[in-house]
Amino acid sequence: MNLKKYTDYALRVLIFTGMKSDQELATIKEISEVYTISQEHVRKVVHELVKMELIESVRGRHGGIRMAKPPEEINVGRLVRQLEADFVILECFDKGTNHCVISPGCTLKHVLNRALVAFFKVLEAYTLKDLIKNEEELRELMGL
Amino acid sequence: MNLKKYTDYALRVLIFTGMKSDQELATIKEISEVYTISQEHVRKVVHELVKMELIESVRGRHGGIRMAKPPEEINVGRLVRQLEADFVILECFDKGTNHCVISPGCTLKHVLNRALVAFFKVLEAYTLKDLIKNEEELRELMGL
DNA sequence: AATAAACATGTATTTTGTATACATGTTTAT
DNA sequence: ATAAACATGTATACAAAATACATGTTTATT
Ligand code: SF4
Ligand code: SF4
Repeated sequence: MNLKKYTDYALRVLIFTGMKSDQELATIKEISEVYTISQEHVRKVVHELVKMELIESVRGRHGGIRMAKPPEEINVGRLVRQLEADFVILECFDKGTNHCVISPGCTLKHVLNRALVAFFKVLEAYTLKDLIKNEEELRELMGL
Repeated sequence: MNLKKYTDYALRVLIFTGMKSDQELATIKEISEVYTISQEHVRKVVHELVKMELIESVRGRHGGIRMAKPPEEINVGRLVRQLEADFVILECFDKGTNHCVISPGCTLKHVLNRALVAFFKVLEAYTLKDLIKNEEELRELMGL
């Protein structure tokens, strides 16, 4: 049980971009350098985030990316849920492929579901804004 | 983000074995047939559970497995935690391999940790006993 | 003593998903 | 025209999980 690096990278991109002042653009190059992630990966993640309409991209020279909405409107829980799309967790969570005979009477599956709800309930209590409250500290760690 | 089939299989084995009356033995064959899981897989899981001292095995003809402790003493949360051992979740959760520069000031990692705690808190409220409360229903579903 | 039914254990293969890399295209300021 | 940026599709590598195979040991039964 663990999250995809991808999910983390997406959050990192948002943390970086969210810290930029209003119309200032962040670039993939910058981001890849700060976190020492290859540009390829950042590119992919950025692409995804643009499609999700969380960030906007400006092409061409002096282009870059910026937030498509204010950080306080980006919910961490919802974001993680989308990025980790396939919450099958167990066979029976997907009716299509489920073959478990006891499924109709299984308490375990309800228990796991409740646990999952609790997991996201915590995440949903935070927005991107909460993750960049200590801007100066982060900026320093990033060497900016 | 999803659990290993292995983890589920282990729970299934325990659900089945926990339903047997006191000194009655369950066999790998039986279990593999009820759930339509290959004997190989069940064998492996059983082996693991014996090592974890949750079930005992009796070798030789007329052998089988039985609970090593009463169902109400087997905590679902602790069990899942053990079975899913590697809770790295993200790079920074493992100090050894962590390279994320913002780690010392990152709020996200705390948020995720809190979410994980909430997840297990729910699971820890249940024991194997809770999973087999509806014995008759389960027995029927299993075709016993 | 032989046999069969059960668990024990190590190893090998297949499959899947993730992570990573490569190549090429498009846009736009200079 | 060029260079700096994003866009996008594809391919490769790697690791973990799922699955399968093979062989060994124990013990009740006959
Ligand atoms: S045992 Fe319960 S949780 Fe597991 S697959 Fe079957 S129905 Fe789902
Ligand atoms: S961004 Fe935060 S959560 Fe992600 S790896 Fe870095 S420290 Fe951990």
